[in-house]
Amino acid sequence: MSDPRLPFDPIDRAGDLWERHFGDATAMRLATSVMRVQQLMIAALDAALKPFGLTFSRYEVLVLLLFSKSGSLPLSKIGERLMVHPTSVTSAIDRLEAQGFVERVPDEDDRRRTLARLTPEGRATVRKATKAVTAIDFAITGLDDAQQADAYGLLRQVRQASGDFPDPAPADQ
Amino acid sequence: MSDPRLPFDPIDRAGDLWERHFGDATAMRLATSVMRVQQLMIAALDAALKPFGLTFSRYEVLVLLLFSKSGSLPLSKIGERLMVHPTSVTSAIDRLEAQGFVERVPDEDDRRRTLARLTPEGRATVRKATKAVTAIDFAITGLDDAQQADAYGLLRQVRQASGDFPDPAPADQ
DNA sequence: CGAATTTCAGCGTGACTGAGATTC
DNA sequence: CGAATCTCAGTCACGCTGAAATTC
Repeated sequence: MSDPRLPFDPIDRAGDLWERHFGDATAMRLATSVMRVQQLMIAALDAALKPFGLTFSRYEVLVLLLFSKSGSLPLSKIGERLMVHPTSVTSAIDRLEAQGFVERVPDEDDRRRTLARLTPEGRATVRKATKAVTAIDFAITGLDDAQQADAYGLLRQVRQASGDFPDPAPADQ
Repeated sequence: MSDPRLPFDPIDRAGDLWERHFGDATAMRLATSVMRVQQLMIAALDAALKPFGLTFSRYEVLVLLLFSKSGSLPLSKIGERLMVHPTSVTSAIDRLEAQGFVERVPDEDDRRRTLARLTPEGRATVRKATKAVTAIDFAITGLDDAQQADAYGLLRQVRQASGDFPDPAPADQ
């Protein structure tokens, strides 16, 4: 397969062709870039987390638990915060439990619920994994802090306009 | 499931917690936002393309073929341009062929190759699908044209620093 | 010969639907 | 009672590895 890269930027090229055939390509270029950058970031993050037996999704679960006071959260809360499907939480916790990073504990306050609780090994692993993730700066390269903040703000506007979160301005849909 | 959304922005919240526990969260906020926006965009695009039996990945293949002079390209070239794995191209073309949107044609010039060629039905479908995709502005909302161009430029810097394409030289062919 | 192209089998991951059991 | 929570079974898509066949 040697080097799959092209001698030009395929997104720029696709944008030019799009303009020639269909007209303005501004949104198309941005949309394609978001897809591509996500792909690059996930690959870099998953590679950095592989030595710990984690994917980025499962790493996010461990971080969320680490941030909670008791080191435990109901699965439903994990799903809300991470914005993932309930059955995906179940399977992520299945894997983390099989790895010994979390354990399931019945919730005494609401017995419909199950808590996922960080084990000592899970706590140690998420700390080490975090060092690996911060070492590659979350797979963000090529932007200084101000530019990163700019990009964050712009993407936040997209999320807000998509109804991803309420409040800060009266944004409904 | 009622409304799974929270009364606050989960990314802002995660960023605050990250800062409290680990320090600077600038890259973390941006990385998480890219993931989330990609997820929102893919959902909106796939929904817009569903009436045509297409996913966004397969739609991209059809657009690429539409842009080519003969309406046909070797699978390897499709993989290069779309930056996807060879086996993923095979399976995408499998599906598009089963739908009658493309057909496989032997390449007479290099018999290792197989060309994917747009059928008349594929050509008509990609044009209709493009109307649907542009109607939702590629799932980009909340940004004006200048902001979209800014965001594109910032993400392009990330791609460049990741080695996604060579040199900032003007595209040639 | 090495290299490129495509295909296939198989694995891992994740998103989802639909259903059921339990509990509030 | 309806609603919430979790789990399970099953489907689908997708990205990858490794291997094979063919052709350059």
